[in-house]
Amino acid sequence: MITSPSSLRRSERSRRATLDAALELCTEKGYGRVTIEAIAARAGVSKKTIYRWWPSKGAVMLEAFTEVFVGATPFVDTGDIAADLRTHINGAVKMVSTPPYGPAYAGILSEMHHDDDLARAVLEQLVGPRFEAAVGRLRGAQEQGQVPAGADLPLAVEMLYGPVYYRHVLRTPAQDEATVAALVSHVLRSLAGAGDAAPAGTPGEVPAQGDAAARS
Amino acid sequence: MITSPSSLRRSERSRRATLDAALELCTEKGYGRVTIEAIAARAGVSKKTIYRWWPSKGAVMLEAFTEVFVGATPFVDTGDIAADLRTHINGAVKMVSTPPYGPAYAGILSEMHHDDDLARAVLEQLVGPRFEAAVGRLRGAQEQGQVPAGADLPLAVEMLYGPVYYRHVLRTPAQDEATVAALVSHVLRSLAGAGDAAPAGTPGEVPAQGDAAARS
Amino acid sequence: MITSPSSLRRSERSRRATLDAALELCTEKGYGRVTIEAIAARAGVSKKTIYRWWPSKGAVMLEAFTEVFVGATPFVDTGDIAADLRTHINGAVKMVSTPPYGPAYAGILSEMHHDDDLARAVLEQLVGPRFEAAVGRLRGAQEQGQVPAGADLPLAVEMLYGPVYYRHVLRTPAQDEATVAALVSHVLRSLAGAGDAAPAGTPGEVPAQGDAAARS
Amino acid sequence: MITSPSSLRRSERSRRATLDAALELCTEKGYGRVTIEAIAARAGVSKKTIYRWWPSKGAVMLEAFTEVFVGATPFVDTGDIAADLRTHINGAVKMVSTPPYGPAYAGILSEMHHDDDLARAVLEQLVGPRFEAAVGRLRGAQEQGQVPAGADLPLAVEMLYGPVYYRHVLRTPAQDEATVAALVSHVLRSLAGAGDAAPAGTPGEVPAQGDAAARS
DNA sequence: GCCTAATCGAGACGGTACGTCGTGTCTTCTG
DNA sequence: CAGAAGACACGACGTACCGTCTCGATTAGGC
Repeated sequence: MITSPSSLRRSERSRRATLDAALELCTEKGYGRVTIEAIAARAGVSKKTIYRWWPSKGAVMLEAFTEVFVGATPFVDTGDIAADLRTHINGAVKMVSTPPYGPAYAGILSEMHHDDDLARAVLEQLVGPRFEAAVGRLRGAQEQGQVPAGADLPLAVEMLYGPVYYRHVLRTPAQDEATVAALVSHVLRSLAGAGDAAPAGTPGEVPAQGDAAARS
Repeated sequence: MITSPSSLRRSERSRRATLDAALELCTEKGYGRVTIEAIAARAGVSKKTIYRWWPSKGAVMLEAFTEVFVGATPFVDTGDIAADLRTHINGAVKMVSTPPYGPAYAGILSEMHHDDDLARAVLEQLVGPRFEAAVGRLRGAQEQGQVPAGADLPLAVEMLYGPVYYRHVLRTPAQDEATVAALVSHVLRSLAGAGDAAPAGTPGEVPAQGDAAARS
Repeated sequence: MITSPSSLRRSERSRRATLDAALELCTEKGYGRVTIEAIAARAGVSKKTIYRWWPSKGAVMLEAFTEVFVGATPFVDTGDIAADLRTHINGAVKMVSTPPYGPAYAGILSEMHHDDDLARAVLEQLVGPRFEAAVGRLRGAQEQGQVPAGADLPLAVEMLYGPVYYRHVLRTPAQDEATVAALVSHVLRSLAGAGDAAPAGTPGEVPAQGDAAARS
Repeated sequence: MITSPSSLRRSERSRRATLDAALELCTEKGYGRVTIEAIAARAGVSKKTIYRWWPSKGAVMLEAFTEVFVGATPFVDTGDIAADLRTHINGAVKMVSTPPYGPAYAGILSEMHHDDDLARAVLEQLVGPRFEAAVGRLRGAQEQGQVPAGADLPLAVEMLYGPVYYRHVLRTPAQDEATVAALVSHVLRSLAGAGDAAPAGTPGEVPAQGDAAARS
């Protein structure tokens, strides 16, 4: 992941033990009480080894989290955009409300605020690709006529993910499936007369790169 | 705020100096590098005094943040629901993208994940009241016929706030006014045929208290 | 004792409660864990009141200790110098090996090293008078012919008290009665040919005021 | 000394800097104002390192003191027991009346009263060996006929050291050489008819191990 | 199948901050 | 108006991790 010196001689055993120990400790004591010291002790690995391959605790956690997350929230195309969005959002919600992954992601989000490298890694490796994938799925639906032509797709994706993050960071109970269904249908409905607010032709850009350009 | 022993003998001078020092240090060094030690030194206050009145750094920050925040995001009723929502959300966005308040809130959200008391305090003192206020304003609009009768108001509020939190926690650039306008109009439009997903009569409950009850 | 502002309005109740609490705490937790805070709490007395009447913890302890000590080691004259010395030293040994008085005195000796006022008080109120009394008793014996004329009486007193202090400060078991008896008889015997080392006429001075003057 | 985990990887540089800083600070500010915090700062050593190798401030001081003390009070055998005892006692007196060693030892004696580990260390490492050495030297003199056969040697050593400790703990001026000479000659003379109080054959036991056994 | 260099475990090190405790001063309220 | 109650600034405590740094002892490739 963010590991700098890629080496053939690296011990896979140490890598695994470190990632496993990190998640175990996260389950047992909560993200805040996980320390590099504790991970090293639990994994039977030297602190130096951890620092050699990861720049911070957050980076260890991100690698451990990503390994699992990518498989847990697949993007399928069954032809029914509403169903596919529900499936995807439900996957994300479930992931984020299951220990140790929920607390782990919460911790990662925490550390992004004072760790620029971690922030970049999260956006590039985790959030960016999935955001684009979601926009891509919506564009496919657009081509099939399930979504109006001029719809602001990035905004739609933010309206879908937004409430999930909202509840997660505020430690409010995660959405149940009915709520996710309501959310998806509201978002799709909101795109109906989208031509008014966002004239046709706005691209499905990642919002991080600026909004003004995407609108008039 | 979360101050435990409310006392008449408390020194207002110490309280002010502490809160001011906390925000100053947050501006100068970033939330992560603010310590109780540093706040005490800067404020000319003893650590013991800080610990006497606040349980943690997060609690100090929350009090300092809340003091300013409540004044910065007023809820007015001009009769135009779209305009009022834009005003409110713009206020929140601006607050959250202005140092030291943005970093301070990010830090508070961080600490909520491993500090149950702080989490409770944030919800009770900050998020809860404003969420209810937003729902209340929407209900007013509902009575004036600007919003359909059966609309799921709490869901609407989450769709408004969600994207703001999404960008904030992911350190993505905050919304500009055009984006906020688009967001508000999408959300209002999504409520149009709301009768489908959320049958009439659902109350404007805070989602933290459960979704299932609010839906069939 | 070292109490500065002598006042008629002083509360005897507070004085008693303070001294009693000090000795109680000394028994229960040991001198080192006795604090002004704890004394105040135990005695139901305000810290300010303690600081008003005593300059330090050691001063409180000294007053409490002295109250008891003076009555416990009387100086009698039965006509038999050896028996009287044994009685006196045995009294001191017993006092110093009985809680809370032994630990209390040890603590007082400790604090003398960094508290000049306390050191002065101990010498003037406790040690000086008893040292002089011991020299006086020996001088009486000298006049009765039980001790040689030219004997160095202050030195003899130091040789008597010295081993008691030695064991006390080193926390070695206190002397039993047989050892005290041996000590006394050795010291008296050592005075026999005293004229050799210390020519006649050496006065019974407190050694604190200098040795050279007392010898040629 | 009392250093717990003996390690080959220990930094001698840190050890030296710590001991030196401790004595320097003792000279400059007095034992009572020396803190682990200050020693660490002065020595350029972390507090953790100090706590790793010594259990307390007293232990640091004891090691620093002992290093110097053993060299400063050698036990020689010139064949003249009186001269040798004078040499030894004079060395101890001088050591104990010279900053920073006098105050350091006073402080150590202080802390022995509430620190059992330190008390044990002082007896085992400092007092015990030197006490035995003194008894040994006297036994040598006994074999040469300079001291009577049945003399109570441990008692004699206590009568020698006792007055030194007495003056030291009471902060009374230390003995000058004439007084030491008088003391030595008195003690030797007191052993003359020793057969009375301590019948022949009593061994030269360290008094800490019990008195009654050494006498009838 | 050696050899040699990277990698490993272990853990000492200089630091920074933690949260607690005691000090001695002070202010406020009560009997 | 002395005294209890206790807030206050200060400073040290002993602990926990940080990230860096030696140390031998494996443990692979490349020869």
